[in-house]
Amino acid sequence: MTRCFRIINELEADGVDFISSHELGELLGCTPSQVRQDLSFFGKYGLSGFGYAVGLLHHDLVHVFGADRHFPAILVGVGNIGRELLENDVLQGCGYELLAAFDSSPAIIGREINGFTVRDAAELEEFLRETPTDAAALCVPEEAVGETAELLCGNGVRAIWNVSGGEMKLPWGTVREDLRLSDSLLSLGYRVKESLTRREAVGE
Amino acid sequence: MTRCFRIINELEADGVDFISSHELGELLGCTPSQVRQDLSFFGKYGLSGFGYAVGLLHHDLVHVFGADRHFPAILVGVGNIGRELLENDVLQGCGYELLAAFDSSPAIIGREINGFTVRDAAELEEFLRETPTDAAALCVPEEAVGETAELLCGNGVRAIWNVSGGEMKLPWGTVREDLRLSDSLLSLGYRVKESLTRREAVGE
DNA sequence: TAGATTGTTAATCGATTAACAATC
DNA sequence: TAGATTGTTAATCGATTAACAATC
Repeated sequence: MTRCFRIINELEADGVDFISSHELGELLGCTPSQVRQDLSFFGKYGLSGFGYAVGLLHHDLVHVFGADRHFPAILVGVGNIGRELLENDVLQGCGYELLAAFDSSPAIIGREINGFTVRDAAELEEFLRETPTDAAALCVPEEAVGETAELLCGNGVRAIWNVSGGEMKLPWGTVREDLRLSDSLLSLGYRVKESLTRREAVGE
Repeated sequence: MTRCFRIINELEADGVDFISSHELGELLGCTPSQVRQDLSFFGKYGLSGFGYAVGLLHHDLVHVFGADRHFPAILVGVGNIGRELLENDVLQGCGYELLAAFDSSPAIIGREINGFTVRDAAELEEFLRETPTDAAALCVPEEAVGETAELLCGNGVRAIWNVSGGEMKLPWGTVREDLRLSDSLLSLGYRVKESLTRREAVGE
């Protein structure tokens, strides 16, 4: 569904007014049936015989996905990935308000990136006590994920986006999302292998 | 399943010899039944009354996921994400053999990162003609994805890992995997919103 | 009106879970 | 033998697809 949201954004930007479930399905790589089923979950945006009103859909989906919500969030770990998120306002574009960025390396503490001055991770706990923070993007090294996540959850953070690849155990009720580069890569490799053996079977 | 593979790797590294479907399910966040069902797809690794032989499982899963395959691969786009992949041998750790890295920015061409000298993207086509390349990691800016993917597929690349967030249309038969930071973030936001409204409903 | 497309209900498919005999 | 846990078959559940009357 997040994919659908992005496509609708692009269509809106391209000035498309109406799109049929058939065309949308083509763009998304799914059946028209599925598109209609999914969209009907959020409400009625279609005009029989014409398709779906892109503007209306865009307007409402922004709200559905909370892209207009400004969840207070922080970023922990300013390595390559953290820097990418900072430089390109990735959090801000997805409905989060970035309050601060932290790192523990003296080499990066104090550096300014896209308007944010990287703060010392030692100040993290104090910061959380003073500033209500809903979400955190975790981009620390794999081995530091566990304790960092614990610190965050222990101080009121209730949603963690783990981009560091490590494992974390969170208290019940915390919302989590893990993004693992290597899982995605392995999955590609698995399918490449399948497709190669299939070609062999066909006799290429 | 890629997740299962990673857990098994960690258990192997920790020196665990046997693990029951119950314990493994706990680590994976799924039922013992599911663990047994999934593992039986690959073969018989269990010992009734004891659990699964971690070493055996590890040995075979490495092969199943092609982590020992050395697919010839290249990296296109050495921004923050590309640099992360280069510096930490991410491709290499997942069964790919990294042949070269390309970028089009003069600021980065020629720089050496972790033993790789970044090459000019203008040489990409020539490189592909001379060097058989199975897979490519695409870390270019969003707007460059389309044409880069086309160039790659037109020159024999049959698996593309798209980490750039843009949209690409690939020829039939190409294996693809898209990793979108913002999709993952939006999904987190959606669930945070749900959990917040649920709390309100309960009356917190 | 004729044509196209929605919204929704019913049918299909696949994936998850439960159950249990076989095994160590 | 008694206890534990697998491998596999059957039951359940959910998600995808098909179908079609209602609507513009």
